[in-house]
Amino acid sequence: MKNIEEYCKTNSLKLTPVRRKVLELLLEEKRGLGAYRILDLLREAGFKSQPPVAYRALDFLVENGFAHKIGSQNSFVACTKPGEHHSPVFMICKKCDSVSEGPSSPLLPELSDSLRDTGFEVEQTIIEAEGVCGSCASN
Amino acid sequence: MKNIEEYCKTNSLKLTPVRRKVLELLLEEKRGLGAYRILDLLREAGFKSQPPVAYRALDFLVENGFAHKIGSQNSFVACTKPGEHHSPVFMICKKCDSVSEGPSSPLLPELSDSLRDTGFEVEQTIIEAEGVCGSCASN
DNA sequence: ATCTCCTATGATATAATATAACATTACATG
DNA sequence: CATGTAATGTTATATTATATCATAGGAGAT
Repeated sequence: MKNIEEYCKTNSLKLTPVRRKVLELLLEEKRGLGAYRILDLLREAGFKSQPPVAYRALDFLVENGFAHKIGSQNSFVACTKPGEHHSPVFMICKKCDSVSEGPSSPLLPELSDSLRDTGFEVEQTIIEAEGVCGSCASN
Repeated sequence: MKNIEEYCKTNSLKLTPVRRKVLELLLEEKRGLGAYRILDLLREAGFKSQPPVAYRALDFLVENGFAHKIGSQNSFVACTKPGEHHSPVFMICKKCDSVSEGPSSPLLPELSDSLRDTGFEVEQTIIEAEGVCGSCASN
């Protein structure tokens, strides 16, 4: 969080109260959070927010690399590498729904190369791996 | 399409008229189609369908590997390798919205291995690569 | 053949996700 | 303090998806 404040200051991004709160909510939760769940939590925290508020905050966080959207479940997670535009790899546990961001694969450049051979110029990739997390596997 | 009929016969899957039509619609379109677009097209084709019809047909197609869902755009595309459960790689053009399924990467096993080192057992991966397709790049 | 069961479809309603559009506020900068 | 831009407030509505219950249709058993 400190890092993020720094980063915002450096890049003159405004980490307003709602944005900050949404990010905190995402950081506290290891599953992905849906926009309306976030909205509820904002309200519990005293914000009198309507849907666009949540979506705007999420847009800000995603655009600036503080969060990611998980397409397969329409949910959002905090980013473990804030401020760097990167190509994330998500591990989504189908037992407990936890979403964790894996080590951004060193194989991605090769993947981009092989797709380029088909004529497609890759700008960003998102990998969603579905499976069972360590904690669930051992229980 | 012939392949698919064969495959259904062999595996006693019922390629009913709606399911068949939805698959044909997906095959004809190189962009992803949303469920409600599909619904419109079904209606144009004379089906008197309600939303659940489209979703059921899509569920059938996805479950049996005849189609994929593109999480990042809530849309559906026909599968180029029907009947095989595999880990697709999609190339999504941000200019023309075309979605094509790339060569399922030979790097995937290595990715799974590296994730397994973190304790996560991968069952399936979906890669969505965003960029510019060959045809748009040359125009 | 007809009964039975299972699968698929029909139909209505509603839930969940997301954005359009316009009004208001806040705040940095000249 | 005037002014412009970015952020938030607010209402309405669009888009995507599913729950639920009713009806039909076809494969296999008797």
